[in-house]
Amino acid sequence: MLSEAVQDYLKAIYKLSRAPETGQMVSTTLIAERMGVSPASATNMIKRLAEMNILQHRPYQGVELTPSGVRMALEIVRHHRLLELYLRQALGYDWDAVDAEADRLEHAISEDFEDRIDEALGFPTVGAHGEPIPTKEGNIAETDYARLSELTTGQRACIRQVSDRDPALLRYLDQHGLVLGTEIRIAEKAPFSGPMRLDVGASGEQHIGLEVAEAIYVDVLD
Amino acid sequence: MLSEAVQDYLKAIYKLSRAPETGQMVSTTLIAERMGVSPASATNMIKRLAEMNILQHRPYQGVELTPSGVRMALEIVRHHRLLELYLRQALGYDWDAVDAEADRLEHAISEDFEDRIDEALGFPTVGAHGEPIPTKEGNIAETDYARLSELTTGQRACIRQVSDRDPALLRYLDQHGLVLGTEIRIAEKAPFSGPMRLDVGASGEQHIGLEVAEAIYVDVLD
DNA sequence: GAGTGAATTTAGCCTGTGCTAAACATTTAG
DNA sequence: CTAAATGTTTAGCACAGGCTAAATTCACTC
Ligand SMILES: [Mn+2]
Ligand SMILES: [Mn+2]
Ligand SMILES: [Mn+2]
Ligand SMILES: [Mn+2]
Repeated sequence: MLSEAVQDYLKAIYKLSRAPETGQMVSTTLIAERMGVSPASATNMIKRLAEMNILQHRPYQGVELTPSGVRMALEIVRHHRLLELYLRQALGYDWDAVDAEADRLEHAISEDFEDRIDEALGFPTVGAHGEPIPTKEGNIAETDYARLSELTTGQRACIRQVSDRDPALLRYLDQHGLVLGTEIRIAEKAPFSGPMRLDVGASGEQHIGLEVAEAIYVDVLD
Repeated sequence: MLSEAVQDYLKAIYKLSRAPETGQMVSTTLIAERMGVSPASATNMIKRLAEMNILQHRPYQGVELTPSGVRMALEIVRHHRLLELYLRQALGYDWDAVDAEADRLEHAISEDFEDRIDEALGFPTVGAHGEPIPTKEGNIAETDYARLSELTTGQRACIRQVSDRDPALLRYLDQHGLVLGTEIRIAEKAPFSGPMRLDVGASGEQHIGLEVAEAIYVDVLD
């Protein structure tokens, strides 16, 4: 069994390696930052993960998960996303509270528990914030969403996924009607990385900053 | 936050201190045995727990939880018993499978989670194996059940609680209709710690050994 | 009351996971 | 093309929680 610390590193490295900003090599600093740990501690763990064949380490260059590392990461991600959805649907958690709880539970549940909540949820393919849920076999749907921040005035879009990194941001989105499935139209996009004015389905007109717009992933409509 | 290891020691010591066999002082060996750990390791942990004022350690004599230690133990016990019941009622776990799962989850859930499953279960007072569930305030109902093994021929009784220590035993009880709430009559009790013959409500006549009879707690009926 | 066997503690070790400070590589700028 | 800045690793340490082997204490018997 992988320790809790190993599992959390693994998940963090997986997510970083999938982020569009970073190349396929993930840097020590980035991992350390994300884990809230000193760079030296990250290096230390990286060497142990490399020893376990969970990733390949090119010193001073970065880190890349091995195929088996990816598989292990997807198992943890599956736990996390199923749990988030279960907390929301079965226990009435708010959008912004599920991540913290799932971050602890993901290490404690059995495969049996995983299967039972999967069934209770009707075998969902998408999590509480719109992320694809990896299958038990280790496959994950590739998504091709645009960031809301990339759209221009007049375009219409449907919200498909939001970043789950910051609970305060999730609360903000909720209050402004920017939830999964909502259709929006860019009423105006200020230049020089300025704010956006949106027509949001039921909630009317909303002004949001760039950082918010970057955390929202959409399907562009026609 | 207490570490997982500390929480598990605490729970084990609490349960041992409440078992009728042991006096109020719990011995190092007993703790080591229950935790599956060497006596030296138990001593080591005991000294740390004493340092934290969770218990009082009289070297070579044993250990007794402080009032605040008892309170902490009851919190973990509450988590465990609510979880067991939730796994059973909400997710369809079998009687004999809930303990292992709850033993890991009990350390991972938040107070919020605790409150939500408590509510989902309708604020139960008794767990999946009949154990009283401590309240959030740290009170626990005193029970005064007889062991089935103590009864004599002709007595009638109602099963109120069973030991959750051994999954195989729980499966055995289930198969023989010896579940919570079942009424039974002692048809015959063989002398010299021999087996018992029982009339069990729906399941007819059953023969059980002493070890089984000691794991069943009952209310004697008039 | 001394001796013996069992229970307990102590001593010394190991692994996992964190830290800081210092050394070392790489990248960037002049 | 060298030098500073930045990123990364190494060295050395700490703490939690395990272990075994050796020492100690207790309880009991003779
Ligand atoms: Mn999440
Ligand atoms: Mn986690
Ligand atoms: Mn239990
Ligand atoms: Mn436990």
